[in-house]
Amino acid sequence: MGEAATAPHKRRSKASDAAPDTMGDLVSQLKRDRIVSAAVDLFYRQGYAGTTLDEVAKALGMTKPFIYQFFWSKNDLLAEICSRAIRDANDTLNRLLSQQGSPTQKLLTIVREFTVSVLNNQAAAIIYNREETELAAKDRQTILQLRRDFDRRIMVLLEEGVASGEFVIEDVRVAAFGIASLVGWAPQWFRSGGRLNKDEAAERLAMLALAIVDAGKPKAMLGVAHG
Amino acid sequence: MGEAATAPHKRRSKASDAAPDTMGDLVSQLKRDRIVSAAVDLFYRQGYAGTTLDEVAKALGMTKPFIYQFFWSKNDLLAEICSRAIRDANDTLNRLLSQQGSPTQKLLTIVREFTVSVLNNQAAAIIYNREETELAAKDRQTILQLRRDFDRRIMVLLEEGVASGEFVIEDVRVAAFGIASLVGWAPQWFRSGGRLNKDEAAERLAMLALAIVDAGKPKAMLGVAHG
DNA sequence: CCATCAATCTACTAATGAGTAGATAAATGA
DNA sequence: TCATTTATCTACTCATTAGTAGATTGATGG
Repeated sequence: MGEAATAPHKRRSKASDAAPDTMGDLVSQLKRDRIVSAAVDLFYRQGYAGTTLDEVAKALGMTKPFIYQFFWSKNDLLAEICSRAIRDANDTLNRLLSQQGSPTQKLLTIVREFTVSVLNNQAAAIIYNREETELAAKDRQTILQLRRDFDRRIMVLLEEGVASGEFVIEDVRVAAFGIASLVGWAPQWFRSGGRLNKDEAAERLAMLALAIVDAGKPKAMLGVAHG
Repeated sequence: MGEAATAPHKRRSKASDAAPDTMGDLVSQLKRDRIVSAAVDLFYRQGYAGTTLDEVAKALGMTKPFIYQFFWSKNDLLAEICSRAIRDANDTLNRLLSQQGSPTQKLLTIVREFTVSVLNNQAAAIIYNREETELAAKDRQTILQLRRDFDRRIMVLLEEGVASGEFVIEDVRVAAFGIASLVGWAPQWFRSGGRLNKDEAAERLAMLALAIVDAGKPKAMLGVAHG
């Protein structure tokens, strides 16, 4: 095996995520993006197995071999879709981790921004959840790891808040899963064009997360209803 | 096309869910159940598209035509799996709706029992979520309806609690989705044989649901940590 | 034992769709 | 205008697998 024998047809341009610096690379990148975008749309609506590469190509006004100029296989295309979404989530997480603030502030920020990130990649997120089993073990591991990281970081944050007295939590582990549920399930109910936009939805979920750690609504402690 | 032309091979026994009254029907039912059970296991691990009927048959020590004696098609088998899980959830919901009690009590019961129901059908629930697109439109509609019912009933319940002053909720709709998230996401993290059993997990989630409607932990209002 | 009927198996078909080889068109440059 | 290279298409192959026809086994009753 070693390195690849027959490249996506024949192409010596940069790999998927390398920054393009020549004109040709830019064009290639654009084409790749459009393929991915069409595939996301179709895989989302019809499922991975239920979509043929001929359909994807047709949606682009092209034919199948066009796709093979950019991807090794149908599976490679799926992996690209999933890993883009994951990369995005990963970036978001890294960015948020470097921030300062109280556990409450951090929790709010994480839930808000992660929800928006998930909703921005709604279709890809749903595709990933569905087609996880289709992915090669390596890709699966990477992604599973990210999810574990997320849960774990939330747990650490919750411990912190409990230690500082900001949070009151009976079962930190389940509370963390609960918060992850809010974010992870959001694509199931959120519809763009609905009552709430993404930021608003994220804000509401952040409030629910606060409730879960028993840190919100200090006024309620006095028995005074608000709203 | 009117009624079916070629029945599952040739068989005049009862349909899937009819109560069996003859010996033969009982045996048929048992065989059906074992096919479904093997299929759930394999579809869960490998996905629907990634599993051949030959594999399912092999898992039973049988061969493919055996399956066709009980199911019209691979798709029919998938529909049976999903609709069993849904029927179960439906029964649970109906049972719970007939109960009496305060909004708080009702909410607790619904979250507890629904979580257990979902966890009992964990594999099937995950299969359904994944393979929704593979199902015929009719089956999809039925199931979507059940999910909407669930959300809606939770919403009604929350309104009730707000009216009675038991709950303090800023956005009832999102609160309902949040509670549905807790239940719907449970299969993603719950592992049998882990720290918690199903009942315990359900209980913890019920507590989180209470927190979301701001009805739990009255002791915390005095600033006294418990546990 | 034999006849009958159902249950199950062996061995096919037919269709689908991923992936590719080689032809063709289009761009680039002299 | 032609030569060369790159991008895309046409038209295949090949593997897989849902679904089936017909043979075979095994049970049941005479």
